[in-house]
Amino acid sequence: MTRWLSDDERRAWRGYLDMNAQLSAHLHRQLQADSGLSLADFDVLVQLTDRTEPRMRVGELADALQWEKSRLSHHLARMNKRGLIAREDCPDDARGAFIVLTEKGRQAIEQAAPAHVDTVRDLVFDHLSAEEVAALAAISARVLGRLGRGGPEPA
Amino acid sequence: MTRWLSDDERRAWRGYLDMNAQLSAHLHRQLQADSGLSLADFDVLVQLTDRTEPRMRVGELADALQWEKSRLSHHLARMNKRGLIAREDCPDDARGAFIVLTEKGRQAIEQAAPAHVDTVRDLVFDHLSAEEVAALAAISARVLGRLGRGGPEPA
DNA sequence: CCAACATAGGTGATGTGTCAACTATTCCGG
DNA sequence: CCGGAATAGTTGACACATCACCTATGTTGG
Repeated sequence: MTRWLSDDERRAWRGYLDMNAQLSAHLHRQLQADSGLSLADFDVLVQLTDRTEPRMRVGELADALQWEKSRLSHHLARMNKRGLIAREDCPDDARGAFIVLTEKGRQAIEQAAPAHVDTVRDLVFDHLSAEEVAALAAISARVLGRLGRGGPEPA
Repeated sequence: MTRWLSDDERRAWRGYLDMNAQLSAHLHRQLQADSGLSLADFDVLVQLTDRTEPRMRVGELADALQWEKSRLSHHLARMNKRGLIAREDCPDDARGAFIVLTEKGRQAIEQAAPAHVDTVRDLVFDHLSAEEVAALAAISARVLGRLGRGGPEPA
């Protein structure tokens, strides 16, 4: 027996889906227009920047991003072709590879980040109360917790 | 001068992005495994079902979904090939086309919907308080309001 | 009537995400 | 030290989204 959603839940769900679609589209266009980077590029570059170590193993990057390795592999190939990152052989493990930020990649992320953050503020946080920000964090944590535990919830 | 996000905001933003990524991936896999439909298929079929009129103009569908017409056109071509929808000529306007739900499409959506709703409940709403649901709706409305102002305004 | 324009919708190229299968290496028990 | 299992990462096929452009038709002012 399936329970349908209540009116409030349906409203919240539709709102969430719509916000998602429009927000990510908007952020992607802004970033692309402003810096030529995609949101995916941005996330990869942030990971590579947020470390003292300049090199990062592909698997480590995949874990940090929570991306499937296949997705990352494809994406790194594209970023490599555009000169945003480069590959280095891994001496300890001949199967592995290091990914390094190129100068061009560093410039791209440094140029892109401020406007991106401004856009996020402008579209989201400038319009939310502290309570709403807390609620968003709480909701995310709750749902992510549920997603983390595999399988359906035992009654 | 760019202000960076506060700790709380950063936490909320990361949570939101992670929740999004994982939630949509999970919902997509569930729907796909359970019924062979994608989330996009599902949304299209819902629009076609939620009407008394069995036929719908392509543009009308695009408006309802808030999809770009090109996206819809491509997607309808795929759904048509799989027999989920069909096209009909529009007598009033030879440029236009009607989209109709096929029997196969109707069966697919009717079979898919209950499990999908159950999954949404199980992953999201079973874990949120009434206040959190209200907050989610409020946040979405606020952000969508901001996104709405500034877009292509129908003069 | 007709030329300019607007509208409905489709097309092809490109970038992105997923799945399944693959290659090359490393690890590990006997 | 060797053969099978695990691991690192890649590849190819396909679904999807966007962009820029295209076709065909409708609309409208002169």
